[in-house]
Amino acid sequence: MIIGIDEYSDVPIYMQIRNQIVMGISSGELKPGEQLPTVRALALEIGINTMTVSKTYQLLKQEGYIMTDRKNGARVRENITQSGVISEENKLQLRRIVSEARLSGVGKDALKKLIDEFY
Amino acid sequence: MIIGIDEYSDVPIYMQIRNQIVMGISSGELKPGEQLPTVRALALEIGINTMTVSKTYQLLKQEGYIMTDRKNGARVRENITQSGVISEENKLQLRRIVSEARLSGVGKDALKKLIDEFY
Amino acid sequence: MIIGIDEYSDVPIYMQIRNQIVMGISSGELKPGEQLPTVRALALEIGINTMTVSKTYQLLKQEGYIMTDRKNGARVRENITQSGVISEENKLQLRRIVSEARLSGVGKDALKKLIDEFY
Amino acid sequence: MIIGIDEYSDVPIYMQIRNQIVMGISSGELKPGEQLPTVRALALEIGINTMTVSKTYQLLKQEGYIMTDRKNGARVRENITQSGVISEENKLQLRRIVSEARLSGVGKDALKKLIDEFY
DNA sequence: GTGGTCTAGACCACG
DNA sequence: GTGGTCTAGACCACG
Repeated sequence: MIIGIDEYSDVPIYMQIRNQIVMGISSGELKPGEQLPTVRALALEIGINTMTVSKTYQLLKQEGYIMTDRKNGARVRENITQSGVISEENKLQLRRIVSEARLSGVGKDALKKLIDEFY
Repeated sequence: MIIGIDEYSDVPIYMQIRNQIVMGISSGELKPGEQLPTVRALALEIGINTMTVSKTYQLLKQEGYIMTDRKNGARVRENITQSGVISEENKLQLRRIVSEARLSGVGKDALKKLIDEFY
Repeated sequence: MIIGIDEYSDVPIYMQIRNQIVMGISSGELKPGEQLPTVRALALEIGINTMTVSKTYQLLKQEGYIMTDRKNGARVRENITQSGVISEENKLQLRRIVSEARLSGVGKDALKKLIDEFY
Repeated sequence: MIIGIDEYSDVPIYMQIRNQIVMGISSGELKPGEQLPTVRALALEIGINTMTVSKTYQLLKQEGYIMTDRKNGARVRENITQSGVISEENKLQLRRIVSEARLSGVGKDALKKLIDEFY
C-alpha cells in the first residue's frame, strides 16, 4: 500500500498516515493480520522522522485498528472491535460536510452515491 | 441562533463558530440577508475574545457565506455561489468517516439516513 | 504539587508524571479547574524534555482527566467522566498484587487498611 | 494449569506468564513442590520462544517462588520466604489503582470486595 | 504565552 | 530487528 503525504495540508502528518491506513483497512487493501511496514521502513519511504510514524502506530494501536507484537512489528488486527455506532465527532463532521455540500448546490443523491462509492 | 462552544474539543473555537453558522445557513435557521450579531456582541455572548469572532467572520466572508459592510455589519449572503461539487477536502473527510463507520459495523443505510437527516 | 521522578524505575517518565497527577486529583491536592504548570515550566522543574511532559498532558487529556485550552494551558477537568467500574487491566493488576501480598504473608485486613488509606 | 497470553497486552509475554504462575501459586492451583512444565514444553504449548519461558523461570527463581535443579526441572518452592510486608512498588501501584477507581466512581466497598475475591 | 507537531539522533527492552 | 522512550532544539496555530 502506498502512503502519500500532502505537506501543505493542515492535517498533521501522523494523522494523514493514520487516516490512509484506516481507509486501507476498510477498503480491504490491508487485510486482517497483514504486516505493516516497520516504523523505520515507512519513515524512510515517506521521508519523515521515525517518531512521527511511531506516533501513528501508537494511535492506531490505541484505537484498536492494529497491534504491535515485539517480534514482528505492527499488524492489522484480526478482530477490530465494532461499536456499532458512529462517533459523535464524526456525526458532527458529517453534518458539517452535508451542510456545505447543500449550500454548494450538491444534491442528496450525489452524497449518497459517494457513500456507496466509499463504503 | 444560539452558538455553543465545546471547550473540550480539539476544533479551534473560531472554527466551531464558523461551522455552526454554516450549518445554520444550510438549515435555514439563518436566512439570506439576515443580520449577524456584531463581533463584539457575539464575543460577549459566548464569553470569548473578539479577535476570535473576528477571525470567524473574516473566514466566512472569504468563503462567500457572508458579506460585511461598515454600516450594517455582517449579513448572510443573498446568493451564495454554488460550485455544484463537493470540495476535494470534504470528499476525503467523507471517505475517512465512511471507512471508520464501516469498520465500526455501521451499515450503509444508517449513513444514508444521516444524510437525509442533515440535508 | 511536587512531582518527583524515579530515574531508575522501569515506569516511563511520562507515565510516572501521569500517575502522580492522577493521584493528586484523586486525593484533592489538585482541585477541579485548577491550573497545571505549563509544559515548559514542568519540564524545567523536573529537569526533563518538554516533549515528555507534552506526552503526559496529551495522555491525561485523552483519558479525560484534564483539558487544555489554548489560552490558559492545562487544567484539571471539572467533570471527570465516571465509568463506575474498574478497568479490566486494573482488576488484573489488583489480583496480581493481592496474590503477591498473600504469598508474602500479608493479611487481608492489611490490604483493606491500605484501601482506606489511599481512597 | 493453563497459561494464556494476551497478544494485545502491553505487558511483556515473560511477565504475563510470571504473573499467572504467581497467581496460580497463591490460589493453590499450583501446590508447593509441584513440578512445572519444562521450558521447552511450556514454550511449545503457548507457542512462543523458549528464551521467553526461560526468562520467566529465571525471574521466578530469583524472586524465590520456584527452585530449579538440573535433574527435576522447575518446582514450586515448599517454603516461600514471607517478608510480611507489601513491596513499595506494589504499594504505589495499589495507590494508583485506588485513585483511578475512586475517580471512576467506584466505591471503597467494591474494592474491598475484590480483595476478598482475589485473596 | 500556550500546547501541538516535527526533526535528527540516541539508547533500551523484548524476543 | 522491532517498537518505545527520551533529548535538544525548532516552528506553528490559536487566542
